[in-house]
Amino acid sequence: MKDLLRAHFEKIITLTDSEFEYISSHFTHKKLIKHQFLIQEGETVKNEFFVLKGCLKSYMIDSDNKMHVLQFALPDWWISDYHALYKQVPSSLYIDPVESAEVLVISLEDKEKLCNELHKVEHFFRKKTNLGYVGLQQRVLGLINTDARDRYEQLIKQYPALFQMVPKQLIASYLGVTRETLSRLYKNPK
Amino acid sequence: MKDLLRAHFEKIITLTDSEFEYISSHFTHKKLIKHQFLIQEGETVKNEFFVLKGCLKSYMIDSDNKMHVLQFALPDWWISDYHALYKQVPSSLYIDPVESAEVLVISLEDKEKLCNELHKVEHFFRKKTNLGYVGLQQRVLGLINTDARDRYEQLIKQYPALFQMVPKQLIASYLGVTRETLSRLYKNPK
DNA sequence: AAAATAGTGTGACATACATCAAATTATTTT
DNA sequence: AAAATAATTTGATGTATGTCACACTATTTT
Repeated sequence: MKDLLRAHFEKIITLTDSEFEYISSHFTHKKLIKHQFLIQEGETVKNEFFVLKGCLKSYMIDSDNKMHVLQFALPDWWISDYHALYKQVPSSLYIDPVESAEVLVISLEDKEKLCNELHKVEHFFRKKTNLGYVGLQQRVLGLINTDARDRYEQLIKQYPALFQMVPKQLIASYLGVTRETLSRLYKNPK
Repeated sequence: MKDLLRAHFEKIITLTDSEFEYISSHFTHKKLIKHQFLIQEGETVKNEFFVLKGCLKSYMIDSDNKMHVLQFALPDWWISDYHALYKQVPSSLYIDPVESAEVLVISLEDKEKLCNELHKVEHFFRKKTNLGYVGLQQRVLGLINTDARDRYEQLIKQYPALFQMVPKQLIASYLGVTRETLSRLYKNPK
């Protein structure tokens, strides 16, 4: 069950059995059903989540009660409200599964402890955040310089799996358009 | 001249004189005039830059020859094409000063070496990227859920200094609108 | 100081996307 | 299987922002 986590670490660093056992002892396993929130707006955030199964989403609700998806997280990826977690301010996001899901939970405190105790764990997380940073930067560029149709086409190319698992209104929200607009985009290809 | 760099590190970690001297020996100082590029599209990217003076911008040029500003970097901040740097692909960005500027240059190779040799340097950069990640996440939320006027108002609140140093057409580009639209936004306040 | 260049502002018009309302289809729950 | 709920599609209309053209103002350069 924690094999996926080990493989995940070992894409970047190598670990002995005992090192991995020590690391993984700081994670707890959690099964989630639809509408079971890991994080809700206003809460203090203490944990970070590594996805084993299913798909999670993080999103905010704006003043007009509209939902805006910030992130999807598929297996082998991490999710949390990092703004709230790192700056210790109340969360502005909700995080819950798209359908059902399974995650491994680690507290920020334990993560920092591990980073402190094991240089290579700190190395791992630095590399990981670097990749996350690059991904977000690409997303910003996409939002700034391409129209909704291009963003849509890029997304299906990059994550075809999403289109099976995730309702189109959530994908529309992630792309920054309404579900009506998304519907029209792929009904009337270029 | 490297005082700013030391202060920058010591916001997160503590360093002895000899440690700092060792670290800073990997940086070289560079003065830049307007239109002097640190990075151009298509190039291989080897370095990262720490801003001492002035203001730099990173931007892409799209297929219609329009410029899109990804980032401004004021003193005490870092800039590079991280996508190109970390993934070792040709750059899709240009980076040059808004007016004139001074930077400290470090190669990715040296940075990785330092991270490897000194755990606390790796810790520093992990924390730093985490903050960068959070900043980008906030920017994505802004692009997805607020209109140009709100993004504009948030930006002047957060970085009033930019509005002295940076032509408004660059600010418009950073916000994802045309200069004409930005002009109309602040001519006709809400 | 004149000339050249870079930056900004304004009007007329075009367009991508949002909004609202309603019909249709798919999926869950009982 | 029926009923309830969730997701998608479609049409009519509104609005924010883009585009183009040109005038105006600053700032460099000669």
